Amino acid sequence: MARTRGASFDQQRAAIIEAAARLFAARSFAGTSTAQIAAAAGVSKPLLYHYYRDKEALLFDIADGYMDRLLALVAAASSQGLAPEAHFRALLRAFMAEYRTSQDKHMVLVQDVKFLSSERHAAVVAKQRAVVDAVAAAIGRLKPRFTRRALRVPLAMILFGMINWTFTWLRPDGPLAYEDMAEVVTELFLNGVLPAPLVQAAPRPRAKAAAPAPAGRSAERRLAK
Amino acid sequence: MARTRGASFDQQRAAIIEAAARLFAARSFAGTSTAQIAAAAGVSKPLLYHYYRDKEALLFDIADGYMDRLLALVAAASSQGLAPEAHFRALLRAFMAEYRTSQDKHMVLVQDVKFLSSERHAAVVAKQRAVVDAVAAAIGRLKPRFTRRALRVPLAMILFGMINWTFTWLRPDGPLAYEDMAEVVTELFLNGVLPAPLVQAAPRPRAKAAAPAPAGRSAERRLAK
DNA sequence: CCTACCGATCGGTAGG
DNA sequence: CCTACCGATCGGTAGG
Repeated sequence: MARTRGASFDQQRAAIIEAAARLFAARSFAGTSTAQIAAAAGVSKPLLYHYYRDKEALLFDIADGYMDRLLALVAAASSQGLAPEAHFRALLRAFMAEYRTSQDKHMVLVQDVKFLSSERHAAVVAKQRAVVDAVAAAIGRLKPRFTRRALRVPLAMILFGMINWTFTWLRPDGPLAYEDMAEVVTELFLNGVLPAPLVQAAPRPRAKAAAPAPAGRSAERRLAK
Repeated sequence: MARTRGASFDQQRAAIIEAAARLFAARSFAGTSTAQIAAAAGVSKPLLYHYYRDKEALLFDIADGYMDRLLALVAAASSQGLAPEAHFRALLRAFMAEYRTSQDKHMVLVQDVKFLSSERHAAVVAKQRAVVDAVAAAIGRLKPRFTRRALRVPLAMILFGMINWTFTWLRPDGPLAYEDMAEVVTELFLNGVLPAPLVQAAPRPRAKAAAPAPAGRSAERRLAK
């Protein structure tokens, strides 16, 4: 049969990207040499430069491609016509499922986008902002009062903090499953945000009574200012 | 008056560490040259090597010193004899107050500890674990059932996610104050964790009724397994 | 405490 | 005369 030049091309390209993501995640973009990437991918350095014009092109391909995956995931969740809370739950499940198999790319995105040229950096940041805005909008639908960006975006960033920080401690083969993390975070966030305005002392049955927060210190009011 | 050699020594050393933390945060440890650090600190490269034996010693001084600050902050909160919830609130206030002025060190700790030698890396990680354990213990006291590490530590990491992720988006001169972040996170976490076992459908008044989570999918049960 | 350097290794590309 | 690659080495710069 005919020589599958295309297949080999794609396979080598995939091997290079995978090796680069792994090495960038472990030693950072600046701490990884192109010779190390080529060796890890099983190709010569000139061949690596045949596929990518320079080291930065590798980084951009990793970061931009990963953002495309996250954007597709956000779009898929939105296209299902779910009710607000079901939509929110679906989003978190989708994110954690993606994170489980994308730890390297996740780390590269967090720590190495700063090495991109300003144009490429701006392109990746724009996609990040689109993902954040989509999640912020989903949060806004959970609770009608969360309509202002000043309130929704910080809550979205707090939510992303909970799940994105997993790259520092959660392991795919560890005792806590990624899908369980999605559920814990979902419940914590919904319980934390839905029942009462933030900070205002909600009536909660507790053994030790805490001093009710003064109304003037309402964080929600501060966020909305 | 006598030449204040000691003062100059400490000042130069502080200038070097500050410059190093700023550059490491911006371009990472591997992407920063010692010449850049020396220039930013206003000293010659040989003088920099008079204070620090190599580049890694700078990194260790930043990371280890910052962990000492966080440990001191945790110890100070514990020494006040506060009730569980007040103790928890005090901890978050103290962390966010520290983070507000330690953005560079915070980023260096997150992204560059991996460049430390294994001994120094282990020393920093041990201090990080001590901080996490202290916060996990404080969470355990909030709710007596959170007594097992399998439950407390993931919740502590979720909490650290919320506040540590701020280094990617929260700015000291931005519209949202760090002290307000502390309050929002405190309320979100307490509301999210205290009232009901995680995941089990709690009776909440909502417009749109969501499907109650099946009992078998209780995240708390999974965490505790 | 500076100028002047070193062994090595960097990212990227030459000839064939 | 293409493409897809290799072994070898380029000019500059890193940490020290």
